[in-house]
Amino acid sequence: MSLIPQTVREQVTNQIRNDLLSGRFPAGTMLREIELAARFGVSRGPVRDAFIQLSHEGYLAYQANRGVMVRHPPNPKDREFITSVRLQIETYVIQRGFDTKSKESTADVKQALERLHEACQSGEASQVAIRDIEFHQKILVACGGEDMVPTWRQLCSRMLLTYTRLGDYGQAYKEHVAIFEPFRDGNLKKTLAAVRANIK
Amino acid sequence: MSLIPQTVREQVTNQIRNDLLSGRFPAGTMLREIELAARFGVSRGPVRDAFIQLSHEGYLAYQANRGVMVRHPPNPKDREFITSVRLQIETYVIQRGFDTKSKESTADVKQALERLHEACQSGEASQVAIRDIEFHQKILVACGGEDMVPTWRQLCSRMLLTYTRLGDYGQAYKEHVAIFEPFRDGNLKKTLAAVRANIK
DNA sequence: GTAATGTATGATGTTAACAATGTAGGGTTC
DNA sequence: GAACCCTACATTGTTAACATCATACATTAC
Repeated sequence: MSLIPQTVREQVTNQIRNDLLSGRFPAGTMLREIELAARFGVSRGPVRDAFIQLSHEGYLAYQANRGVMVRHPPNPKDREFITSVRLQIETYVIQRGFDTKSKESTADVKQALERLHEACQSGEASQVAIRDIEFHQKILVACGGEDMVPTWRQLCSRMLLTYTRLGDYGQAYKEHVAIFEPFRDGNLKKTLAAVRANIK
Repeated sequence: MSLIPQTVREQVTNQIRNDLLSGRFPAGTMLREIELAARFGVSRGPVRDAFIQLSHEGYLAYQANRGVMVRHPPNPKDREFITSVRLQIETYVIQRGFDTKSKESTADVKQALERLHEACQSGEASQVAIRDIEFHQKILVACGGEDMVPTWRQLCSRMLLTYTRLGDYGQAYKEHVAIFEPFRDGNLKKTLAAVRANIK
């Protein structure tokens, strides 16, 4: 029903990613191509592609001829470091492209914010996590930082394996509104401050 | 003939990566699955897998139903930023795991250094680039930083698209010797200083 | 009894045929 | 003549069959 039809590969990738974020596959689980192909009603090809992709996104670890394993979340010290790098990337990209962003891209960010709102109201942790990242990604793209997205996403992905702002979705949403408003109004300083407050 | 046989996918991926670093495929080139499959004498499957992988490594950009394009190297300002992030990751990982590294892993690093030496003597820029990265990766792994390697590699990959220490291979090799010696001898401070001097 | 080896099994790796998609060119309509 | 549509072709997306690899278990030699 989507107006922008996705390839089977993309759908499978998104579904598995969602399952990973939902905790359906605990860390250490071995994922079987056949099993997932059967579940989605597709052949092993797209599932295989998804495994390669998700391995590079940081969710899965590939072992030749042995399959993929769900990676363990980083330890607290690594978490802290990864977070600091992520924040640096966002700060850099926003600073660099803040003045060149277009109206359409601002609309994209607004849409992402609305989706995050819906997710927060639904209370599904995996959806909140996905929409949270989507919002930040839209901002990066709006600031011309597409090139940095894959690297940035990899860092986020690893963190998301332990996404647990449980019950605090109202606060999460507010923090993103606090990013969007100065972003829309062209206030770089406040935008960055709000991003810093959100990523911690 | 290799003792550690690689899968076709790995071989294809390595070959294409090497070609990219050699400048065989200039930025903006569209890569065709059929063409490369024919060249390597394999089917499109592994080539396809390689495309997905190399897209995530930062070399190629995927467009659904349209194929992959060789990405353009980053502009000078982005280069500088990417380099600083790369340096931070290496510094963090080395600091964190310097004392826990094993003798075997030190031997691995030494072997990587020797390979870099050979590459420098051969004068092939793409080989030097590959061995250069391999050396640094071995150090990261030796310090228990496997988890950070994919992210770190992505950053390096983008830089490598403009690897041009042309003619200065002797200096490049020396810089790595300067990293290895204090690394082997357990001098953290000097190791980090040498890394900083090398990554710039 | 233990260790090495052979074998069965279930997984991933690879292939080639088929389906779906996007692009470019020419033709038609206004 | 310009815009639109339609068709043909080239390319990617998907599938299912086949090949290869790794593991576990039984068997055998010692």
